[in-house]
This record gives sequence, C-alpha cells and structure tokens, in this order.
Amino acid sequence: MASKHSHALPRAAKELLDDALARHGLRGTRHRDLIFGSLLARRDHPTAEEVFVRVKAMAPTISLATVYNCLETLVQCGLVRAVNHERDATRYCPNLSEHAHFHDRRTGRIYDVDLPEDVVERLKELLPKGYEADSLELNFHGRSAMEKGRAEKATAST
Amino acid sequence: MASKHSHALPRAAKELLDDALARHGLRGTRHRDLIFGSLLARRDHPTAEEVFVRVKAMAPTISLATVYNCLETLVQCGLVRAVNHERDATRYCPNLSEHAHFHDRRTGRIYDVDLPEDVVERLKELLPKGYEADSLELNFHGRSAMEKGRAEKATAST
DNA sequence: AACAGTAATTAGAATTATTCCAATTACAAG
DNA sequence: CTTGTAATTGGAATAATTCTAATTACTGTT
Ligand SMILES: [Mn+2]
Ligand SMILES: [Mn+2]
Ligand SMILES: [Zn+2]
Ligand SMILES: [Zn+2]
Repeated sequence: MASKHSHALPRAAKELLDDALARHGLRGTRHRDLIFGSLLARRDHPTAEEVFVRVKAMAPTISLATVYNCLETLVQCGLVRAVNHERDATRYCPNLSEHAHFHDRRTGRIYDVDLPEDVVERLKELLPKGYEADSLELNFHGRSAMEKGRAEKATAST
Repeated sequence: MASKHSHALPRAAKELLDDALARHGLRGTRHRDLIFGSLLARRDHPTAEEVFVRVKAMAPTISLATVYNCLETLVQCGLVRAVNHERDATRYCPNLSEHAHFHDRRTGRIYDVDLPEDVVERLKELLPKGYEADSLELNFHGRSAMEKGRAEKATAST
C-alpha cells in the first residue's frame, strides 16, 4: 500500500511553494503542501471537489472549505491557474508556462496547449489603440483523437 | 415618450430571427423578438437579469425564466453568443462575426475585438496532431483608455 | 513551559446564477 | 371549436462557491 509520502512534494516544488507563500506573508501548511502536490501529481485540471477527494486520502479530516481556501491561496500566489469553461465548476492547473486549453467536447477533458510568447504578442496587436491587455485566455473546443491509450495532456511543462 | 415600437426589430434582423427559428422548428414569438431586439439595440453584453429589466419596459409581465429560455433559444439558433468570464453571470452578444472579447478590469465592461479568419487558422495550428478544434474563444483582460466619452465597443459589426 | 497574537481550518449557513417543474396559456392546423 | 404542441410562468430545486463564527494551530515572546 502507498506510503504516507507517496505524494510528497519534490524538493524543487516545495521550495517554489514555500517561497511564494513567504513572499505573500502566508504560512506553509500541510494542507497547502498536499493540495499543491496533488495538482502537480496529476495534471488533469481537477475541480475543487476532485482535489477534495484526492487529498482526503492523505488528510482524511480536511474540509472542502479548506480546499477552496488553499486553491484560492495558490492562485493568489501565482502558482496555480483557475480554468473556467462556460458555467462549469472551476478547474485548477499548476502549469506555469504560458499556455492555452483544449476542451474535449466528447470526454470533458482539458489539455494544455503551449502558447509561444510571440503568438501572444501577435494577438495583443489585434487590440485597437487604447486597449492594453495584461493577460489573455485562449480556449479551443473540439475533439481529440484519443486512441486506446489516452494521454493526459497535449504537452508537458511546468 | 417612447412608442411601443421604439425597439422594434429592423426588418433584416426580424427575417434573420424568424428564419433561424423556423430552421429549428421553433415559433416566432413576441418575447423572442423583444429579447433579440434588445440585444441588438444595445450591444453591451448584458446579463440575463439586465435583459430582463430592459425588456420589462415593453413586456412588463415577462418572467425571468422566459428571458433565460429565450436567450438559450437564441444561442441554440446561432443568433447570439453566450460570453463567460470567470464565474460571473453569463453575458449575451449578438455579434455574429468572428470576434474576441476584451474585459476591462476597471469597469467590468466587455468590448468586441475583431478576429480575422487567418488569425483563427493560425491559432488552430498550435494544436498538436490529433486535436481538432471546431471553435475557439479568446479573451483579453486589461484596461481600456476610456476618455470622457466612453464607446460601447471596440469595433462595430454584426 | 505558559501566553499572546495572528493565521488557518472547520462545519454549516448563506448566496447566486441558473435550471427544473408542474400548471397555465397561446397558437396552429384540421 | 377541438386538439395537440409549444411557450410561458412562478416558485422550488440545484450546484458551486463564499461567508460566518467559532475552534485550532503556529510563532514568537515572557
Ligand atoms: Mn517518505
Ligand atoms: Mn410602430
Ligand atoms: Zn492548464
Ligand atoms: Zn461580443
């Protein structure tokens, strides 16, 4: 059976987390570790509820409110992105590189799509004078091929 | 004072609407007319609630459920786009040309940004093999200049 | 170690946007 | 005028998220 540390944060991630929290005057806690770790361990853009059930394996008494709190904290610290699609539950993504999302209509799964910096710049040039975008969000909708073995993401990066 | 027809649909729009409804086996009704008309009359991406209050001026007994129903019908018929931003209330847009949205953080207002077909094609090329997007959604977030007189949209098109 | 001050966590209530439901009303065709 | 179907309605129900008012856990001091 899996040890208590099967989802422990890799040293680098742990440092990233503690640093970001410190910079924001926040404490490193077991729950924040676990939740960030669970996002890194399985990058399938889970909802808060899904994170809740995953993390309960290691911290059976954690509350859903705490999961929401921690996820919001991670987003505030810039370690995690909140991903929305229509009015569905918000999903969470620890991929820090600039990327778009592909939403598979058939499966509901979300895949990361690398978004080169120059493309982002090109897109911002579409804006009329007087409109300054500090960020943009790009979502594709469609079907992915998905043979027998399904990959979890289109690209792998952090 | 404004006549009962101050927001009557222009003939062209009326035809567009009745056509689309017919093609979907749906009836043309006063409420659908009014709601589509109100979207065309003021293209500021209103929420269902906002449409509700606007349309009550001409149909004081209309219900919010009907507004939701009609908006959904218009979306299904391809006459209107639903626009989402984070978890905010869905907004509705009758601009049928391919376009992106600019969300002004300061005012909360949403502006249309023309999205040339070739840019759309270029973006779809970012997808790895096996990923077929039938649509994409592009949102900018930032600040618009906004001098004293505020324009309602960055571009004007239907 | 006890204390004080603050931050994190918690269970459950509250909120919000939206959808559902069951009952009425409006049409359209025969 | 019937009869069948679609549209509308008010109110209840839902779902995700946020809020609240404790409790608990830390972090530094005495
Ligand atoms: Mn271990
Ligand atoms: Mn008239
Ligand atoms: Zn992602
Ligand atoms: Zn628009």
